[in-house]
Order: sequence, then structure tokens, then C-alpha cells
Amino acid sequence: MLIKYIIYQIKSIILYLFIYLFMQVLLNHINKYITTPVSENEFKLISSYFIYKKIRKKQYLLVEGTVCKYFAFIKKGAMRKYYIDENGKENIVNLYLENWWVVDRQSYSTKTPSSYFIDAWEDCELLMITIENKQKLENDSPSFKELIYKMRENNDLCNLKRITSLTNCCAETRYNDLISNYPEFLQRFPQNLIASYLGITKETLSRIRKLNH
Amino acid sequence: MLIKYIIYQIKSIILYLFIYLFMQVLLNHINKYITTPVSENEFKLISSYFIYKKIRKKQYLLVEGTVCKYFAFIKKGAMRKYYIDENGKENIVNLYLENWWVVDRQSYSTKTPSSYFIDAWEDCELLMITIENKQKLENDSPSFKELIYKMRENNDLCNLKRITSLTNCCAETRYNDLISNYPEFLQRFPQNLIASYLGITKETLSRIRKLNH
DNA sequence: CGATTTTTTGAATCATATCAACGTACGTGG
DNA sequence: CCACGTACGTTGATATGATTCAAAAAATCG
Repeated sequence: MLIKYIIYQIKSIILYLFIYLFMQVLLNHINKYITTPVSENEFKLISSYFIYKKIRKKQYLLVEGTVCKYFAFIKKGAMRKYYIDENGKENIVNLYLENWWVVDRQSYSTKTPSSYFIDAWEDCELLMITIENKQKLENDSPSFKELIYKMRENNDLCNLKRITSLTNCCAETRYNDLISNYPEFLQRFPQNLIASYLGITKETLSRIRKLNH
Repeated sequence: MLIKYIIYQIKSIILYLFIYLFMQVLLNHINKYITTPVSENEFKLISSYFIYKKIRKKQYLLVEGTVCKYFAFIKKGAMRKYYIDENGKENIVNLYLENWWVVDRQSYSTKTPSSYFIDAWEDCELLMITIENKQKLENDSPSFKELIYKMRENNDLCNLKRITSLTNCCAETRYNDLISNYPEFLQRFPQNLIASYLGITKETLSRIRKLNH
């Protein structure tokens, strides 16, 4: 019994250390975006709200028809957001890698069922916070609030760029721009997903790549 | 002298009444978006920060290379946001009508020079607030803060829809969707602007309209 | 290794752009 | 108020870019 107890204690200590280590990644990320570094105390507060979760390839973070409950930070892995159209085809809306935030803002802010699926393309390690705790933390931690604000500006900017790109550029330009902005995408995602994200067919993408040498 | 003074006073009263009337439009707009109606006092506070301005067709609200200083609410008229590409062609980014908010968020939030022009397509009446006063007002007026938040969610949603539409729909579908969402666009903007907004040529738009009978 | 997924290739087809010309509407100055 | 010029819209012929479909080749996974 004593041994069992000791093992249990050791396990929780290890778990605690792990989470602490994992949160360091988030801390670095936050400090990169905000003006004054996060204090020790504030960081403890932030840490207390996050949960660490591993999800395996193909597992869902969000399923169409359910309300988005979590804001997730990708510590490790790759994810995708997509919807299934009337022909049953998957349409990639977003691709995500390490240090990206994943959420369906529309669903969580209006509390309505999502029209998207979000799943893990690779095995993932996530740092997650519930939507309610995110609100709380935004009120209690200026740094976190600033981060959320900046991430949102960032996201907004990306969306606008994407609209401009889709409106005025041909498939080849869009592909080249994507790869120069996110070269890792090619190694981490198959070409058919990238093609879908760009709004072109996999055949077209294959031909573009052939021409590019 | 006395007469001059009286005239001056009458003028300012009239001006005040005008502004008060104009602000009613904004009040209605705000109440449509927020949960609890704006109180008398809060509305007075909001009113005090706005300036009323008429601008004539073709006049600029924002010029490329300058920093966006105002948040503008269109009380009356039509505006457009566009950029000029390397070939000197105008590319329409957004079209705006009554009760829309006009701003270059990227420019004002990063305080960097804008890459867009915003001008009046029709003679306009605007209710404008400086970016600094907008921040102040967001802190002092919960209703205004809620409005800004809601408008932003809204904008976000529109951008996402536009990305999906550009990625997966053909020109005809995009045009039909636009017209069913904003039927006024056709009466207020020439087809070449609408075509540019949709990312198609004016010839293609003309042919689509012909087929639609 | 076989099974499955992903990528490539070719041919036919479709959607949209381009270019050039003409038609129409509108507003301004004489 | 008319005539003119400018801006806007339509049409046709042709070119280009991207899709579709089918099949084979290559890569990946258990």
C-alpha cells in the first residue's frame, strides 16, 4: 500500500513537472507577442487554467454540429480544419502546425453548432483552455488579454491577405506565396490537402510543382 | 454685432440639433446589435465623441501610404476600399453602404501606412470618431464596447464566408450569393466595381447576368 | 509483403480572361 | 438645351488556365 502511494505521488510530481515544462513553450510564445514579459505570478495563473492533452492522428478536436468548447494551442503536431460539402468532399479551411491556436471562433462566440471538423493530421500535444476560462483569464491576466488581441489581429490580417490572393492571383502564385510563407507545409501535409486549402485540384498542384522544376 | 452674435448662436443650436438627429441613426444601429438598449447618458457620451462630416463623391477618407485615423459610420452614401496593383489597376477590396463601418483595421491597429484607398462612391454623410477616442469610448461605454465586439465578429464571419466562396465556388455562384445578400449593390455600384470585388472581369459578369436572364 | 493512400500523367472539356469593337448612358460646358 | 466626351456595358473571337476523368506510378503503412 505504501509503495502504491509513493508511486502515485511520484506520478503526480512527474505529471506536474511535465505540464510545467510544456507550459514553458506557451510562455515563450506569449512573450514573443506581447510588449512586457509575463511575470512569474501571472504565468502561474495562466498555467493553472490550461490542460495538457495528447490526441492521436485522425482524432477530432471538434466535430460538425457540436459547439466549440476549447481554445487549443498546438505544442506539437499538425491539425486541419475542414468542412464536408454537398458532394461529400472534404474542403480544407485551415492547416495548423506548432505554436498555432486552433478554434472555431464563429461557433464559440455565437455558441452555435460548428460547420467544421477539426482533427489531428499528426499525433498532437495540445495545451487547451475552455472558452469560459479563456474569458476569465482575459479579465485576470493583461498579458493573456494582449496575446489574444494580437493573435486576433494577426488572424484578421491573414484572412484579408488570403482574400486578396484568391481574388487576384492565379493558382501558381498562390502556391508559391503559401510555400514561401509556410515552407513546412510541404513536409507536413500531403499535396492534396494543400491543393484543397488553396482551392485548386491536386492534379493542378502536381503540374505547378513540375513546372517549378 | 448683436445680430451677428444671435445668428452665431442660432447656427450652433441648429448644428447641435442636426448632429443630435444624425446620431439617432447611429443609436438605432447600436441598439440593433447589443443586448440591452443604450441609456440616455451613455448615448450622450457616445455622441460627444463623434463628428459629423459630409464628403463628396470621389473624395478620399483614406489614402494609400497614410495611417488610418478614423473609424467611420456611413449615415448616408456609398464608399469603396481598393488598392492599386503593379499594373496600375484598381482592385476593389470592399464596397460599403449605409450603416456600415469603414476603417482599415490593419493600418490603425499597427499604426502603419495603409496600402488601401478609401473613397466616396456617392456623396456621403459620415459619423466619425478618431481611433484614440474609439479606444477611450470602448473603456467608458459598455454598449459601445459590445457594439465594436459584435461588429468585429460579424466582419470576421464575412471574411471567412468570402474565403470559402472564393475557394470553392464558380463566378456565377459567387455573383448570385452576393446579390442575394446585398441586392442594393447592383443599384448603387457599377458592374465593373462589383466584378472587381468578386475577382472576375466585367465581361464575365456581363455574360453571367445575360444568362440569368 | 500486400493494401491503401498519394502523386503523376495525358486527353478532353469547361470556365474565365483577354482583346477589340461597338453600343449606350450620363454629365458638363458651351 | 444640345453636343460632345467620358465612363460604363455588351458582344464576339480567341487564348489561357484549371478541371475532370481515367489510368498508371510512386510512396506509405501495418
